[in-house]
Amino acid sequence: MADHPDGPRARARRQNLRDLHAAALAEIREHGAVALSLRRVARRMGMSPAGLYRYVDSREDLLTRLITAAYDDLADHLLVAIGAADERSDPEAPLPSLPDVVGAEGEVVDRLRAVAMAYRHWSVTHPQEFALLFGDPIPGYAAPPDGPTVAAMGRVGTALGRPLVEAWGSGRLRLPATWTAVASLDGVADRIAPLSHLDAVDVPPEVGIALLLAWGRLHGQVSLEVFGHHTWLFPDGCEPLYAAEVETFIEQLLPVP
Amino acid sequence: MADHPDGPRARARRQNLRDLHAAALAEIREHGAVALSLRRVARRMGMSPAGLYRYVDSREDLLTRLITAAYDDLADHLLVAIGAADERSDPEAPLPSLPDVVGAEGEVVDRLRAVAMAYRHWSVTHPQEFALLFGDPIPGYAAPPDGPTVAAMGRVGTALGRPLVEAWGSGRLRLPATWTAVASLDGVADRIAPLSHLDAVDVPPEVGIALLLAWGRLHGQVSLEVFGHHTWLFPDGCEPLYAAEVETFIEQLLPVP
DNA sequence: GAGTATGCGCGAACGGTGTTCGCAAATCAA
DNA sequence: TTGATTTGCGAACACCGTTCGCGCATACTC
Repeated sequence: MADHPDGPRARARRQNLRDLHAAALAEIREHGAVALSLRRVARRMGMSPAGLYRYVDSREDLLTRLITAAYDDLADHLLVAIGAADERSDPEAPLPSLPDVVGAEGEVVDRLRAVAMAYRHWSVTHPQEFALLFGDPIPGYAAPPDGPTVAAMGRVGTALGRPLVEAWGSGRLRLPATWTAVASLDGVADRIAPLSHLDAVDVPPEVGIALLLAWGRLHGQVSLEVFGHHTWLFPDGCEPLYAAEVETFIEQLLPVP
Repeated sequence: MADHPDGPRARARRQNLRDLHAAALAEIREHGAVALSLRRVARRMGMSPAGLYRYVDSREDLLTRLITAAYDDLADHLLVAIGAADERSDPEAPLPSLPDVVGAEGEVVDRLRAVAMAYRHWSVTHPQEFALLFGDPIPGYAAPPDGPTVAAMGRVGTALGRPLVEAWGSGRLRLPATWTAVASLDGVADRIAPLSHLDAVDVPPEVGIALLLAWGRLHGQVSLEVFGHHTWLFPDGCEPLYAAEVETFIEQLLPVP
């Protein structure tokens, strides 16, 4: 029989699981996700290695939980930058400190710029978590399509896409002909259906395509920077480079009215 | 004293090192780079684990060699796609089979499209090597700025940038104002100096900026695809999506004459 | 309250890993 | 042929993820 959900037993268990997550996150920030060691996590929280298995099925299971949490954290950052700090997965969590550049409340352009800058900001300030999300997939691990990680990643996509949906709603989104052409390819409209109710708004498939391409543009710059492929050129960070990309990106999608 | 460089001793050593590379590459293709095991490599080539250390300093050293080789292989693919099959790092190696789309010999636009498509083609056909190059960096490992890996990565950059340099040379490269603005920021021109003699041609810093941004655009789409973040949307590959991005990218940089 | 089932934490163990060390055989330079 | 050097290997060490079985504290049933 299961314990009473409010009994001291269940409460201790929840606390231990929180401690485990915190310890594992600290380990990842120190040694990287690929080097996560269950034994070190156990030592850090004063437990025996075997004891962890009362809370976690395996190392892979722990990583899956951390991936989900990281996705949620990233999505929260994006929502805060847009100005939709409510709607976060855990509204009780402390608000992240964002650089002054982001977090605007004016035009759609500002929100688009804000979410783009926030995507880089979270990534460069959480490089190990970024690697956990977007680096090598865990060797033989494939995210179950209906699993928690894809759902959490969906929240990131929704946050990223929100300014795009807003711009489309007000008729200010300019979509290149080549993109709409992709949306009308055989089967693409069907497969992209999950992106059709972005943000609880029905949206044509080419807006979903736009989201994917926009994501890729931001992601490419950030990925090269976080993984150190530009440090020899920009030892102090690639923010100017990234900002330039964001501006041309905005000019292309949102022509000045 | 060192052996005679042509004696049977040195010849056997070279052959063993080649075998080691081949075995390690096969292991990476089967199990992924993060799971590379020296003991498995040793078993595969019928050697004892300790014996490998006569040829390689450590697991990290072996990975560095494989990274360099993979960069070279990618650069070769790009050069072949552009049509500059000479100039490869090992002209004796067999030519890669490229899809019909790439490998054009007409306008600059064709070469730009070809190299862009080839970047994705190599990546999706060599996913584990792509992860080796662009996934999580080896924990605690930082590529020495004058090491072999950055030199090999420079070859990739040169190949990618060649159509851009060519377009700039013929005055057909249109650079957004925001990019040239980045190039004139404090210190950027200095830091980007290594990119100034791209392809043995002296080139203004904004062309180097253009190369970095172009690389990022291509890389983002490819990275999301190869690491499986789009499989739930495009289980058969994201080539149409990528092609659309490449076309808008070309339209932006090379306006029709 | 007594008896029992369940959850929890741990020590020990198994097979795997990267790496080091010392020894023996093979090969080279003289 | 002699002496120096290179090569390969077996054994060992410390670490890893994971499993098993044992006590023990808690929770539920009567």
